[in-house]
Amino acid sequence: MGEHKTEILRGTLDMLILKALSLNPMHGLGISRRLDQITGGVFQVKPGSLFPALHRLEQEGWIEGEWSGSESNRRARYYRLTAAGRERLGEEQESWSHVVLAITRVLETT
Amino acid sequence: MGEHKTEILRGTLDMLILKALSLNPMHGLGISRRLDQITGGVFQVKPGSLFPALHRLEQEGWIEGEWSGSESNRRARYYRLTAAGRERLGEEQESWSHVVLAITRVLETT
DNA sequence: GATCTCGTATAGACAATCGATAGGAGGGCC
DNA sequence: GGCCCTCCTATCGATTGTCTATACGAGATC
Repeated sequence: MGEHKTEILRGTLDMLILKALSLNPMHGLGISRRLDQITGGVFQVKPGSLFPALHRLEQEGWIEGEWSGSESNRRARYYRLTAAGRERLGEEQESWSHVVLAITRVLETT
Repeated sequence: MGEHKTEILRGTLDMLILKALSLNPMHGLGISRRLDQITGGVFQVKPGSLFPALHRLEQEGWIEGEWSGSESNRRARYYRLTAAGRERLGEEQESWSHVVLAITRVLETT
């Protein structure tokens, strides 16, 4: 039954959130919509994944949240990247490209 | 404690094993050594990850195991890809490239 | 016959995602 | 005012997959 859509999202969600926030401060659902849009629907981050991740990142000091009003005048928590978060993003991107390169090598061996 | 997480990207181990077996039938530790070698040490699959994965894949019918003697004359279980496994590998590769493309798009947005 | 290596196996801890569910609060409509 | 829809955040429980650590049998070497 279960068609696994994007389980490989595991472990990359943090990086994607940090990247999104590196462009503009956003609130949670804004990030979610942004990722969905950019990836053409490949990543549909559900609230049950998104908010725990945001709390995790804030806990680690990589993002900072602030309550404010959304564009549609709702109460929303806007997050922005901290300096540590920007550094972290760089590390994760580097690690990611290493991993992708390694996997690519495996997949290309004949 | 700053630990560099060498954790394999979740969900990719199955694909890597299938790919390795698509080249040659191998026993468990052989697969592990092969991946380590090809990726230059990026993936060091530990027994605690490898064997559960192999059992999982055999259960699903994607690989088939047979007891035999290893090159060093030990008792070893050689696995080979089934037809279903080959098909599965194709699906996983396609899914993987989709995901990588999507993530790349996110990381490249400015 | 002690010890090393090879190869397989499993138990327990742990982290991250998902599905489901919840609720407050603004906006539009009648 | 009363209703419903959407927006936005939140959390619980289950599931999955990885890790660390430990274990054991058996061939190799001496």
